[in-house]
Amino acid sequence: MPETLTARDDEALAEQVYQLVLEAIVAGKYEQGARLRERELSELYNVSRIPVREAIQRLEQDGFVETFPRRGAVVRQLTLTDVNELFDVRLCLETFAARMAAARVAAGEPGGRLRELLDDARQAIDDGRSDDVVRLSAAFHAEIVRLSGNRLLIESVKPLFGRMRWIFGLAHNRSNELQRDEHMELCNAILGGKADLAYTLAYSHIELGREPVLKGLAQTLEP
Amino acid sequence: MPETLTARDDEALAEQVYQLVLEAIVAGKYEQGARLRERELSELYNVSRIPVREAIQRLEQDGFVETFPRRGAVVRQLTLTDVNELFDVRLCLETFAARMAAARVAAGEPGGRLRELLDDARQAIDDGRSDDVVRLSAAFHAEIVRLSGNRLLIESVKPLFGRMRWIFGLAHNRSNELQRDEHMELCNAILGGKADLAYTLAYSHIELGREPVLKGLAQTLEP
DNA sequence: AGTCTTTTTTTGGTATACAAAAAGTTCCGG
DNA sequence: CCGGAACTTTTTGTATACCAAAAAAAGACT
Repeated sequence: MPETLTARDDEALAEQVYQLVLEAIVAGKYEQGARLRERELSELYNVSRIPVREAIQRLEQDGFVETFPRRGAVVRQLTLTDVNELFDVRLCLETFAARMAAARVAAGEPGGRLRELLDDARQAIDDGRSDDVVRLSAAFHAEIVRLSGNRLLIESVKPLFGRMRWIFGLAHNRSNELQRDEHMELCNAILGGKADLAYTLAYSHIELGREPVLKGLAQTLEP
Repeated sequence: MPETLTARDDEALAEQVYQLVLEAIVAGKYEQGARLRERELSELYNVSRIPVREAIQRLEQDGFVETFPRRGAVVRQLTLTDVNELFDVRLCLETFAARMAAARVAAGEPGGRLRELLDDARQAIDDGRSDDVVRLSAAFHAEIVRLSGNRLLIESVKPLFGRMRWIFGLAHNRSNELQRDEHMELCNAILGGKADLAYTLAYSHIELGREPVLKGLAQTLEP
């Protein structure tokens, strides 16, 4: 479908290929252990093999594909273990981010786009734009990490967010309303500079998301 | 010095180049913002530019170099902020790993090479093999993460360990004896299946390492 | 000296080629 | 009919040569 031949734009070709393949994977167009052949992709997107190789390398590091020496890359298949691992690591990093973000706000740092994202989400929910709701929810979480001010943390979390998008694409989530309420509380804690509260709220918010996603994925996987 | 021309061994060339350049960076042979030119490296190691590019890409993702579009890669310079960020993220992930490792041991999982690494460290300290001491200390921390059983966590921590090696190379650490004592206690907690104790011990052990490293790096950086 | 212009380097990318390892296929014998 | 052995085709990993365009460096000119 997106047999776009990419010309020289403003971004590196490898980046564009990465985005396109990622989009295809997240959209479920490569299901199960499909092979990603370099020549295939380079012909599909009208680029040479080099950008394709770099894109695949990045896809591997971000956990979307698995490569085997001399056998190339295959699309990973998400397991329940993957989801559990992801939620565990998120619990580590995002709760810390929330605490740090609150502490920094308490120390006078600006609160970023947190409130704004929440307002946008309100609109998106009311308008029924469910894609935007998902996107804004992810952006909210990302913004908290950004507000932590820890660049290494931001780096470390980036691949997790990629995986989250994938997972949430496959396994649907619980009520947008409920989630937004939790986001709202968390936002208030952070902007109020209440570090411990922010930590606790982030923890329960993330943990509450685990079961529904596991159930959703189990359904998508089993039958 | 390592003007080795790499032939086809068992590992991919890109991997070898990555290791060689990383080694050079960690050893301080590229200090400050030195540029890494593709052609330069490909001639130095007698490989084509392709493996060099992939190696540089990985070096960037692991935080050793920074690349700018159309200007290539330069070796990053470590700042005190980098060190603080690293310790913060380590506190997140490694304490969690310690807790999980202990919980898994309590649930009957094997204790891995933890004790063995500790014994080796004892020997290395007694023999005054300080390089080995550092290596074994890193291996101990890595083993704990491995014992957590969370593959995503293992993946997420990998780049941190790379940075740690770099930092510990520049800024020397506190007494090996003290550190080994702490490792011993932590090891006992994990192998004893005491999750909360393992968490606490891991926390204080990591935190105790922060100040000395900061001081050491400040000295290396200032004059 | 300080800016404008020209040259040189260097990156990002293309195309093509090739050895070697997988994967696939055919053929063969039990 | 089925399991392997031998052959063929793909595909990866790498090399080489080349190009456009952006940076960096070097001149040139007030």
